[in-house]
Amino acid sequence: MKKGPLETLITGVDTRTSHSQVVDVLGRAIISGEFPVGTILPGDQELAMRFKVSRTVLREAMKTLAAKGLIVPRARIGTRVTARNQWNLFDSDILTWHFHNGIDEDFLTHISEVRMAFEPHAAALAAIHATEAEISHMMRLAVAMGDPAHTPESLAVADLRFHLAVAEASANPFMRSVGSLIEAALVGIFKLSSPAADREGIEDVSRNHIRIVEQISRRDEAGARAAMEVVIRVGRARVRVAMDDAPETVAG
Amino acid sequence: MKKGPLETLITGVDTRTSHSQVVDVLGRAIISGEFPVGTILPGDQELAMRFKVSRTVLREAMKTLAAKGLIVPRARIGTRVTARNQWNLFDSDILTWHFHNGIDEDFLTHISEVRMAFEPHAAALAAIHATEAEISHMMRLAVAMGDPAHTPESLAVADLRFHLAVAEASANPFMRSVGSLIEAALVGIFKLSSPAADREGIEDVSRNHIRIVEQISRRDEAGARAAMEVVIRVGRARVRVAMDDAPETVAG
DNA sequence: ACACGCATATTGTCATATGATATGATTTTT
DNA sequence: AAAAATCATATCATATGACAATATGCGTGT
Repeated sequence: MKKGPLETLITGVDTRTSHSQVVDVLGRAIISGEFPVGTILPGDQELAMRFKVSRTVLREAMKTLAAKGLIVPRARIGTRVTARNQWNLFDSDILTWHFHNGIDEDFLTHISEVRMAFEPHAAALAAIHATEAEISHMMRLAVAMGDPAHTPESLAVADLRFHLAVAEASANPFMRSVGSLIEAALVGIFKLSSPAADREGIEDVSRNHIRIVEQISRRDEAGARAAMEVVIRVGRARVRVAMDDAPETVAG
Repeated sequence: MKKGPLETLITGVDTRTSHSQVVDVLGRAIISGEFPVGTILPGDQELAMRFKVSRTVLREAMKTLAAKGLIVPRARIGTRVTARNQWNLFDSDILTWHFHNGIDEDFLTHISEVRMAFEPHAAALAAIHATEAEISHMMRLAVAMGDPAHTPESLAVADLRFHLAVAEASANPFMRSVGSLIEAALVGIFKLSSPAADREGIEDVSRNHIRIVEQISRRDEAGARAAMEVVIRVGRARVRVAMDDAPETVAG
């Protein structure tokens, strides 16, 4: 599978080094349940042999996965796959690996719920804290989303940029950390169906985003919150429709 | 500084292995700005010498930090400290390291904002999805918070357990991932001032939490959301008061 | 001035050996 | 016979030394 720019942007995985390759394969295997939760995975030596890398590289890969909360090593016992609720779901690698198994409607719904909790709040904070420069920047991004020449991919990128700008303008560093989540949601939605399919869709999306900036510019917290809620609701609705049309999972 | 049970529970740091010690020291050094953002840190060999560990251990520690987004290694260039907005702030280690520098009011405020965005939503979801067993469990935890024998520390633990239970009952795995954030907030508040100081405070806290469970039990989404908002607001207010009383930062 | 290539420094990878630790079987003690 | 202590063993943890890959920047030649 060839990687497009968006996917490269989103995964950001350096596939050059053998370290990151091992991390990638192992991570996906764990997320997919190939190594089920609670089980002990094979010992260092066997895995090193299986991946055709040295034990050093294998162990560094394990440390990477352990840092993300996927596994816990214990001497003499082995390395155990931890319970799902200990995984750091806000880690962008973990999110990416989730989508490599295929798009799961439940998962997208959960992400939408989180966005619904987060982003309206971020918009409200932006209405308080955004500088004039940030506001005009956001406005430019929102307007740029209306370019009828957008491909589905370029639109997804523009969409992402806008939401990250809002998070930035909220002046709360945690909001910005949710960026990886937004990316995951957008790439998920993008793969299912894009509003760039028809010109009307593009105009709609752009208009809705511009409204957010307008409310922020008016320093209207409640208005900004409401405008952001609309945008997320629309995205979620598009997921629902797409899943109903094509209920079979789409390969990642 | 001797570690109490709460701190041990929260940090969860295994200080036994030299690997985790290096991770800990290096992580704190980066967070505190001892190695400023954008700078290159010393090479493998020098750091290995400085920490008196082998290059193997040092490199595994680096991979751990890299997995959390703190650093990015590049061949021939060195290992660079990444921009703050690339750090995964939802990682419990990173949160812990933040507090080791001393309690920063801004930081606690930001966390409160995130909780305000998240937990009311989680409570609303719990009102939809919680099983009867989960509801009675939450109720037991809320009632247990009213025990007048609570020390500040045991109260903080009980508080934490309750909020995690709500997150669990929301049936959204992302909500549960915010647990580390809640922990950080509670330990921060706990260090500043505890409602366990007076019996009236304990009763208040317990009553407010019981109200959340009541709303969830009635399947009242809006009510659950509102009740949770009250609890978080109270916690935030306590931080504000404590900071005003003792504006100097408290050593972590 | 420009392009090319090489020296160099740093991370990346490898192979092997030894230490630490927890499990389960075995032996000793009561 | 039961309980406690001991030992063998498997696994992760750490150490060491070497080589490979890579990117920078200088220097050389055109």
